[in-house]
Amino acid sequence: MENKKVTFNDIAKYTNFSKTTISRYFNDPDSLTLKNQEIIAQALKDLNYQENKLAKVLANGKSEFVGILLPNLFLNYYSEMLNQLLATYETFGYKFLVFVGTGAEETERKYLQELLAYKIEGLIVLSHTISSKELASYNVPIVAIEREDEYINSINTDNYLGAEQAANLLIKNDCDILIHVNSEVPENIPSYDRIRGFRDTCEKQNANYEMILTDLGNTYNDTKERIKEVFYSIKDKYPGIRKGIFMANDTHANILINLIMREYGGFPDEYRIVGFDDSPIASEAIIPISTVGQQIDKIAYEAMALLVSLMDERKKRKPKPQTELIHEKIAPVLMQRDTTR
Amino acid sequence: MENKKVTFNDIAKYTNFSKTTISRYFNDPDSLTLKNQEIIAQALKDLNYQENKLAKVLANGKSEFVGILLPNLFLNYYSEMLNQLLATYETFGYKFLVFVGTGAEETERKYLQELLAYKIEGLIVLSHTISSKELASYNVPIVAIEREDEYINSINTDNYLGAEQAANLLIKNDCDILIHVNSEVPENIPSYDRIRGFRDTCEKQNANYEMILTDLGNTYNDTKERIKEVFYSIKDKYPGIRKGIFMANDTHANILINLIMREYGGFPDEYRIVGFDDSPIASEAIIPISTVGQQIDKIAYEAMALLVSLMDERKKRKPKPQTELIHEKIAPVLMQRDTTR
DNA sequence: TTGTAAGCGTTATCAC
DNA sequence: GTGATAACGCTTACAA
Repeated sequence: MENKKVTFNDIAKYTNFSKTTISRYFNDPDSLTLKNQEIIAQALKDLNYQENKLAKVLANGKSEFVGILLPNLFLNYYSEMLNQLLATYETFGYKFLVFVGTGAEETERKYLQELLAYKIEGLIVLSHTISSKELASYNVPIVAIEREDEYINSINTDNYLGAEQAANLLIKNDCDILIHVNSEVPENIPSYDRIRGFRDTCEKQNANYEMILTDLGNTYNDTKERIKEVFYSIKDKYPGIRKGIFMANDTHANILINLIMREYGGFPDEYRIVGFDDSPIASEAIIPISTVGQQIDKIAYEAMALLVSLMDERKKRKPKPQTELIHEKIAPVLMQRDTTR
Repeated sequence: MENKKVTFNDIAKYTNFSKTTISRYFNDPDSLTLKNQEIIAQALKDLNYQENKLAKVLANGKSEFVGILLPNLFLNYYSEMLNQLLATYETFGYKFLVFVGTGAEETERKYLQELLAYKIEGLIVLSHTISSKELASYNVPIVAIEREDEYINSINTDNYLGAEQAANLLIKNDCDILIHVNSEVPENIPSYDRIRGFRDTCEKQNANYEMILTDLGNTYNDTKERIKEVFYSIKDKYPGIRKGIFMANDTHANILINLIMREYGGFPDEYRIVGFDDSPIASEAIIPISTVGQQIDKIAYEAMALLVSLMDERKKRKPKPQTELIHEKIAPVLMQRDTTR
């Protein structure tokens, strides 16, 4: 019954105004007399009007859509980032069209086409499948987060600083040997700075250190096995001295701690551990884990703020093309918990 | 330079066809000769055409949008559900417009209006702020997941069966006393069946049991404190006998296990624990947790399948109004790990 | 197999 | 302050 949609036309007839006036009621109400505003407001209720933003978009070209391309959602980092991104709706008003990649390049390109077909005004990419060079070619404002970003803007955690903080904390804990366990991260992605930062700091502080950069597997159980091997090799190699271990993330740190707890029936003074991310597992682990906390809320906000400024520029009559890429870094926050003193 | 958008009109002129023919090329290519298809395909490339689905939607009324309303994303259950929902794009082709609620009714109603303004064809609700009665009044196909669903369709885990499985597993483990720890869940939401199922099973099997239904706090630390109290009261009340404890979810189970490990320096034979959800914490905990696994992938798929059938019905010339609500239940899968034998 | 022309529900431009 | 009228880019009868 109430299924026929009410349009500006219906309202215009009902109120004896023109479509134009109805449109103005929404976009510039003050240009109408107060009385007429009320008349229209009443008509809207009487007819149970439901606005149609798609028609609006077609007419004025502003979709208020932002696309989000994610690699997955089972890593807490991505789901929390999505959460914070979506939360910016309250401040910026942009609606989000979100796709989760499969890792297959063709598939993600298809997603990108869908996004473009829906006239997104901007794009946030966390997925790393499509090169920044190709992304840049689509000629839509883009901000990348924690991925290769040579040809596009980006907001990232200051990974270098984070690694520095971790190394310094371990040094302050009087560790005799500092160890960083990570996979073989490519040099062109932001998190490679965790490796650089750790190494540089150890060198600068003249600390004994070892880098264990090796394949850590792709599934949880796989990773567990790899880390188990790493653990026993460390245990054998450095018996009796204090080992400060900087793990690549909290999940890895948690696995290591479980191994230690089971081996020693407790957490011996001989170990100090720092993770990365401050994901829930860090606080929910049996021994709450010291970690380099990423400020995901801040990253998400800054990414959207930057994107919004780029999108706004495009709406100007004479938009200045972006001349220089922006790569912003957000400082991490060191969380000292029970795996360090 | 390449900024002026190419439309069907441009292609029509370029190829000396009419707009209609171009449209047909996309929607019913076989109605064109092969040769002409090729001509148009070439023109598309030459002009670098970029389709505009918004215009399409305005013309044919099918937005291919589905709205998703979530309460939050920090609970793994919701982010994983979102993940699986988004993954159905590959099978159903619907795009998702997602909003994360704040718990504030007015705010969520505003989100709903946005969704309707973008002409979503259907809605998936996990958020529980707005009553199903109100939701039903918006006259758009809706499927609810794990929330109050009196007036709308829903797909839920078979919570009753899950609780039954948990209770039976504990009984098979020769527990002397069965305990269910949960908060005071309202009776009209699906997860109340975890309480009913547990109690009924204990009664039927003539097992000793106790229900501990109490406020378990809203923050992690709060919950930790509450569960600590519960743990010590259980420990005091049932010394020396085997306690089978069914926790409301894996996070709660993990907290309890950490408390036990710290109290006893290990996991004594005197305890058996079962969680609910099969969230990552269950497998990542120091003792992998036995749990009632929710089949989130299946739930998401079934929810979309149901929604799609409803949306399809609406597109028919003479749509039958839905006469009877559908409430489907998905069987959970018992995961036996190290907190039971 | 292809074309004409009238929509879809807004906004934008120009008058009055 | 308010109104005509032409876009916006596509689909869909109805013709041919």
